[in-house]
Formats: sequence, structure tokens, C-alpha cells
Amino acid sequence: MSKSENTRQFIVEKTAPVFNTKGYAGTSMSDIMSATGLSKGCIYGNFENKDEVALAAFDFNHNKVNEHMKTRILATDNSIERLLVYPDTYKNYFKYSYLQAGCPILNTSTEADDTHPRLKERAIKALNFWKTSIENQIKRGIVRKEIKEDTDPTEVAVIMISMIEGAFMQAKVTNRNTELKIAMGFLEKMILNLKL
Amino acid sequence: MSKSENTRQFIVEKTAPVFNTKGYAGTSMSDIMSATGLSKGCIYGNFENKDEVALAAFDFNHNKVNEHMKTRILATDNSIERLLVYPDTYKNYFKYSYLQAGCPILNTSTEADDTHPRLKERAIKALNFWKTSIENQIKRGIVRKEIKEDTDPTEVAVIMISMIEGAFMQAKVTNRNTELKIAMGFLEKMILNLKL
DNA sequence: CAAAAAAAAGACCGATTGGTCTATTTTGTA
DNA sequence: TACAAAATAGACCAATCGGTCTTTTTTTTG
Repeated sequence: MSKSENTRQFIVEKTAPVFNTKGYAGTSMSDIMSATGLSKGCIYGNFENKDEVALAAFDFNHNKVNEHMKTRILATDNSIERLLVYPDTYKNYFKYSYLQAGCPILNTSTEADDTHPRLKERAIKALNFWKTSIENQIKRGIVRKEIKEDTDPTEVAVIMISMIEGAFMQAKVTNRNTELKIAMGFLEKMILNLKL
Repeated sequence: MSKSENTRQFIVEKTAPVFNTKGYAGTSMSDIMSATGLSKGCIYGNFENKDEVALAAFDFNHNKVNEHMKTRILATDNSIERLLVYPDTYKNYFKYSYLQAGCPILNTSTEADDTHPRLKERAIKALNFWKTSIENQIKRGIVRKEIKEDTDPTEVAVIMISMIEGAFMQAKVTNRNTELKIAMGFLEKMILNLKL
């Protein structure tokens, strides 16, 4: 890894949580400078502009969540257990430092939907990826005869994502997780109900 | 209504949709000026600072949604029908101009949770108000023997709010309402299932 | 070890930010 | 209709915004 690749990665790592908490419009170049301890010249030497830093930061945040879910899911085999990883993870979101600032998809979607087309595009792709992941888990479960075959993969995926994001929003703003626990408890019941 | 009260109201009406689309950090004084067609002196003559305009704009946006829901709910009598007003309204959110820019609670929550304590407080109160409204509708339904008496009012309220907000977020960012329709369809089934 | 190339620092730029203050206009009232 | 008071306009302010450019430092390479 070259020097510049290294600092580029460093800048992304350090600014990713800042963008996730302050948002795109709320994060300034001086925020980026103080978060990294680097000069303006250095940052513009590695990124074309603030936009590029923001996009890389989103990718980093989203990737981190994805990696975590992936390893947890692949640690289990049964389809029902795999689906249960989602409510189980988000139920205790405060335990995971990279979720403290909130879900990157949720934050980015609500800010960028009317203002920042490129970030919006990233959020849409992330949502689609998440949805098809869940759908595939369900299809796999049906094939493996672990999930009822009349289950609608899309419906379950949409309900799971909606519930998680909606409950997460409430947990973040209220600083309590009673609502999140109730919603995730319901999701667990729903998932267990898919069992063949 | 005095002149100043009049223009104050005018400023709030004109800027409310701007704050809801661009967010607090994304809306500038010049945005406020061009949205109202008024001078800086006029705006600062009626509001102490940008904060006060933002808070008044949130109240306006939230109130508008509340008023609409209230009249639709009071137009029905049966508790199940009253609960169904929520999925029925949000299913066709694009029909209501004041929801085009998104749900004010969702937008404000995700932006202000880490940055703007006063807006955050408003969002929390709005969420609590919504939650108790739904809980009360369910309690009323149990008393009137329209809803199963083993129904947990809080659980239903949390699920409804989570589902609506999560699905709404997806609809806004993807510019399509397939997910919203699926989620609201599920909510309808769930509500009908509470019928005694 | 010297020269060339790459990377980082920071002075500097015009534009825009939120906000102030005075001049002007509009309004209500005597 | 004259005058005081309220309301609006807009010039002006320092600070900050995103971004450029030259200088200095660090690294690579012959």
C-alpha cells in the first residue's frame, strides 16, 4: 500500500463517524481537518473535493455494518437463525461503536433524498443490496425446508428493513432502547413463525 | 392578528417545506429570504435567529400532519377503522403535498439527534405524542369491545410507528412506493387481526 | 548520497454564512 | 392630516465556507 493510499484510507476512517453524526451538509472541511489532524493541502491532495470524501465515508460506514452482519450470519447455518441475526444485532446496537452514530443508510437517506443525488444513489443501492440479501436467505430456507414454502421473501424483507430502520430512528433520538427492544422482539416472533 | 403576527406566520408557512427538505444545517438565511421574498431585516425583526425559525417550522410541519390525521380519525367511529387511517394515509403519501418533503419527525430525528438539542427535544415529544395517541385508540377499542382485550397497546403502537417511518424512508429515497405499499399492507392485516 | 518525485503544509482566494444596525417605509392613532 | 410607533429594507460586519496554489517536507530512486 503506497503512502497516499494509506493516508486516503486514514482520512476515510477518521471522517466516516463525523459524516454519520453531523451529516453531509453539517460536516465542514475544518471538521475533516481536525478529525484527521491533517492539513487542507493533504486532504485535497488525496481527494478531489468534499463530495468524494463524503462518498468514501458512506461506503466505509456501510461496509463496516455489512462485514459485521456477514460474519455473524455465516457463523450460523440454519436459515431461521440467520434471519434472527438482524433483530439480535440491532437490539443491542449501543454495543457496536460503529452503530452509535446511527445507521448510515437511514442517516444518508433522510438527508440526501432531496439534496445530494450521488449520496442518494449510494443509499438506494445499499437498500437494494440489503433487501436481496434477506430475500435470498429466505429462498435458501425454503429450499432447505427450514422455512414455510408459502412465505413471501420480498414481504418479509421489506417488513424487516422497515421495522429495523423505524425502531432504530426512535432509539437514536430518544436515547432509550425500549421501543427498539419491543420492535425487535416482534421481529423475532415473526421470524420464528416462518419456521416449517 | 397584528401585522407582525401575520408576517411571522407567513415566514413559517413559506419556510416549513424548505427546512423539511433541506434540513436545518442545509437551510441558510438566504434560503429563508428567497422562500419568503422578505428582507433579512424583516426576518430578524420577527425571529430572534435562525434557530427560532427552524423550531417554528418544525411545529408547523408536525401540526399539519397531526391536523390531517385527527380529522380523518374523528371521521370514523370504530377503533379498528381509526387505526386503519394510518396505513391508509401513508400508503398514498405522495397525494398529500405536506408529506412530499418527508415526515418531519423522521427528517428532524435523524438530523438533530447528535447536533441540535432543541430540535431533538421537539422530535422526541412528537414521537411520544404519536405513541400515546395510538395507545389510547387501542385502549378505547378494548373498552368498546372492538379490539381483543389481550392486545398490548404499547407493542402495537411501537410496531405501527416503526413500520411507517421505516417504510416511509425507503419510499422517499427510492422514489417508488412498492415497499411502502407492502409494509402498509402488512400493517392493515395486523390491525384487522386485532378485531374481536 | 544526490536528484527527482511524491506528499503534506498552510497562506491565500472569493463567496457565503449568520447576524447587526441604521435608514426608510408603512402603519395605527391623535 | 400630522406624528409617533411599528415594521421592513438593505448596507455592512466578522467568521467561516469550499477550494487553489505555492512552498516545504518527505519519500523514492538512480
